[in-house]
Amino acid sequence: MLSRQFVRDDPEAVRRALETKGVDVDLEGLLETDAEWRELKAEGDDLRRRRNEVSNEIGELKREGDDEAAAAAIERSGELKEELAAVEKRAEELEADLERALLRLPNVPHPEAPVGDDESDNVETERWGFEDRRELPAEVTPHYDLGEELDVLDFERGAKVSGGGFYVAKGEGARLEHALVQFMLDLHRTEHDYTDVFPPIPVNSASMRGAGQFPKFVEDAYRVGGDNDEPYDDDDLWLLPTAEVPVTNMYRDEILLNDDLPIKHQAYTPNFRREAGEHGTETRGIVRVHQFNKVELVNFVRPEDSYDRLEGLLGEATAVLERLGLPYRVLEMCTGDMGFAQAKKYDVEVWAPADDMPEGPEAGGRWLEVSSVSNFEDFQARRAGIQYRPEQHESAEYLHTLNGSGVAVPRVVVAVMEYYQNDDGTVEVPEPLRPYMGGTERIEGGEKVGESAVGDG
RNA sequence: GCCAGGAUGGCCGAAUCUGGUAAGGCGCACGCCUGGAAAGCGUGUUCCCGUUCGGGAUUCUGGGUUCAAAUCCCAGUCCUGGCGCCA
Repeated sequence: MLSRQFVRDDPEAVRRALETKGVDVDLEGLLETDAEWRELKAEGDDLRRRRNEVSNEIGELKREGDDEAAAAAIERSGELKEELAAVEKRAEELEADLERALLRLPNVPHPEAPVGDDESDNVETERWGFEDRRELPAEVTPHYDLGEELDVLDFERGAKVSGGGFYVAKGEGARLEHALVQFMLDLHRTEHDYTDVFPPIPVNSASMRGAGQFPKFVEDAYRVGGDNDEPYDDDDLWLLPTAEVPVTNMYRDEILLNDDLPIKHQAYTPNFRREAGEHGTETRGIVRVHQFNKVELVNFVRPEDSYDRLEGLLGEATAVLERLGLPYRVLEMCTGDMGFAQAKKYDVEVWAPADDMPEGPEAGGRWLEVSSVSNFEDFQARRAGIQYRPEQHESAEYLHTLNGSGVAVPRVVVAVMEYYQNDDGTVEVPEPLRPYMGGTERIEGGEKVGESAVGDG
């Protein structure tokens, strides 16, 4: 959320943000409402001052025993009370309107962020790991086919148990997921100075709003009880779409000490997304599913440090891929593609060599987004009321929040299964993951069970 | 889930029974004092609106009673203790 002060003082900046981010909000209406509210506020304050005066007078008169004068004063006070009620009722309505409108204003992009409409205007800033890449089989089998052949990914049973868009990882597939999670957590803890957090998976509406998910993205969330179309209260529960939501909200409505900062938390959780309207060949397999594991990095920093930290966070995300030896690229998001709450954002995309896509690299295959690294500046902090006190005698200020995936697990599984694929259809386990898989060096698959396996060539 | 107690500024803590300007202490900043410091003294230390200055709001949240609510009533949230249940 932007501050009222900021919107009032610099409507031009807000207008630019609306334009470059492609958001349609009635800014003029908001400014008018604010102006009207301020008038009413002054009027109400004045009435209240007069009422307070009368009230004090009554106290004095009563003490002096002048009941007659007191009765007269009580009557005057009653009149003021009625007037005041009318003015303040209107002011309250306006303030609620104002608050609602403010929640719909997007964050203002960083001045250096590339301006553009959609993903085609994003700017590639880095590409890693293509020069000395591994030799691949002549024909790389896509992970969804290989996963079924090896019986490490089971889509049919995932759909049976939970529905389309869910999968079951089995045997070495399941172990690979666990290994990746543990490997990432260890890396960030020991080398990037992160403190682990294991948060609740259901989060309340207030947390969803604090992280900037609501009210805009209600239809993407899984609601615990009730229908998404029904009205919701602050304490209604939703399955988290990213650990960013509970972790950012841990310090909601708190004032942190200057010495506490920076705070670096990492959290592994499953993530739940409805992915309404996302279908097609690009989503076969485990590239886009309703539940996936992710290690999320969340930072709380002093405002002056946030842009240095953004670069640091990007390095912490890409470190995962570099350790695993997986080629990737980094994109700087343009204004139209960076999202509602972000001021600046990078995407990290890993190379999955199997399915040739028009937008993929020259080497073939496609890019898969595994991390999105963002600086929210004070946008989330203001929504969620997270402040810090620079000096003990000074008033509290909103701090800056950042986060980045560190990283999303299933898409790394895709990259591993395709990039580390051998000619014989087995998969090489990247060196750093072996200790987490009991020394397993290669994924050779398991025996399928059940009658459906009997007739399977 | 039931019963009891509790929530007051950055922190601690009085006022609550008996409605009438929210004590005091700590921390921190600035000033005075000092050769310099400590101590001492003074001022400041939440948010909002309007220019200094002023005004308004603010005792967990939301309602109610009252001319007037930290104080009385109702509902809720969280914390503590006891009982019950339970992976």
